[in-house]
Amino acid sequence: MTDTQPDVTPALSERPKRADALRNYEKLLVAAGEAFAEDGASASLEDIARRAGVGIGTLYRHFPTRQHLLEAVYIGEVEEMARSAADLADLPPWDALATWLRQFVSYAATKRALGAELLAYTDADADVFQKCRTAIVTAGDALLDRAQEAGVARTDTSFIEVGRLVGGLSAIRGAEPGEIDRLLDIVLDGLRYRPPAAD
Amino acid sequence: MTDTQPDVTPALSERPKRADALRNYEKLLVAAGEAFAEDGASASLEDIARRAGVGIGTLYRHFPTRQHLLEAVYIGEVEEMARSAADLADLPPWDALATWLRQFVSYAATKRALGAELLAYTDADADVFQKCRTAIVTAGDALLDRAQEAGVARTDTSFIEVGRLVGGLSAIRGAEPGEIDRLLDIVLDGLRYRPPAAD
DNA sequence: CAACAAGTGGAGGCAACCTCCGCTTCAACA
DNA sequence: TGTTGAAGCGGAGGTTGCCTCCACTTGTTG
Repeated sequence: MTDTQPDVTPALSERPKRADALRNYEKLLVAAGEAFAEDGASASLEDIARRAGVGIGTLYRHFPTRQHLLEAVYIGEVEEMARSAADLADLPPWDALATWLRQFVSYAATKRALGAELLAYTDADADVFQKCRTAIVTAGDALLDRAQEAGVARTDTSFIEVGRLVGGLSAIRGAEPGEIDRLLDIVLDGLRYRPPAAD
Repeated sequence: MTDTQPDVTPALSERPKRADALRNYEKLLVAAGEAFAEDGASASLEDIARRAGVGIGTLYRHFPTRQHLLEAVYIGEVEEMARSAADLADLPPWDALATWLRQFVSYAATKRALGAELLAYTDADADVFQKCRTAIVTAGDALLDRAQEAGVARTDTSFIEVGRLVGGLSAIRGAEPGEIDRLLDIVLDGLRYRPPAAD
């Protein structure tokens, strides 16, 4: 990344200031991550508080709504993905894009409950959520742009759209091993540039 | 209604036999259809019973779980789609497939809460649900097979997979008008047969 | 170490889920 | 047509999860 942009995370996550508050915040984040992974996005908040060893009131102090908690967990994932996109800068444009999308799908598939909602909501009202989405889109856009400029990807689409397509894949549950990969192949095939010819 | 096997639905919906029970069953189905369309798949069951003008116990008698109720509502939609597939038999293979997939997406998008889950669950434990899925897959398979045999669709995939891909599209919320169409274009492009060449 | 702001936790109100069971209604058969 | 058993009905109430509120505790700062 550029040096003007110090880090991938400008002000995504706003942590509490007091030491004990921070501690609880982290504990909640970990507990929520586990609970969401296990039980899906509708995991019981009281259970999460219990796992974290804090009172339910503390949970609500840090995360006024379920959305907020989901968002906070997303942020971790998003930072991971954005970092990963930067690492692929060495690969040829198409490979970088394809590789990253593959990572994206398999990664999101693990945390399916979370990944599914991420790119599916356009009308997300939460601001942090928007920023979070923007971060991923920016990272993906860079890869797509590079591929488009290199003439290996079709130019009549944007990463926002591609992201949705791929995000949908990650929502698929109980797929056979390799199935998602093949579906992604289809999408990638549709996305690859093809010279206009008689069809 | 007739005692002979009348239509596309062999034994999909098992209705209650007593007249009053049947009446309530239908009322619940209508109310649930409305409620799910308005509030999504997590609409309150007690509200549905209230809308239908029956007690909550009656709802549970007919539909032991939310899944069951969702399924029963699906069945109506599925029958519609299957019928529609048959009507496209006159069109050229590719057009029939493309048209039907387009219908599928736009139709499912209306009832997004329902459509999203339909093709996403592979590990659906409910048996009726399975059958329901089979009905759609059978209809879609016929269209895809025809296109494959005519040499206009790639042959290394099955409708199960395509259905998932397209089903994912219908889960997208808040898309701009025409956006879903373009995404479907990409999928269709990837699905269309292309002679193997230097790549 | 004092004082106060920041943070904590859980009791309690509310709503949805679901079960259970006494009452009602249908329809089958004499 | 009347009787009767089974099928169906409905809602009270137990359980659980959501969220608010506020009296108490604890970290921080001067």
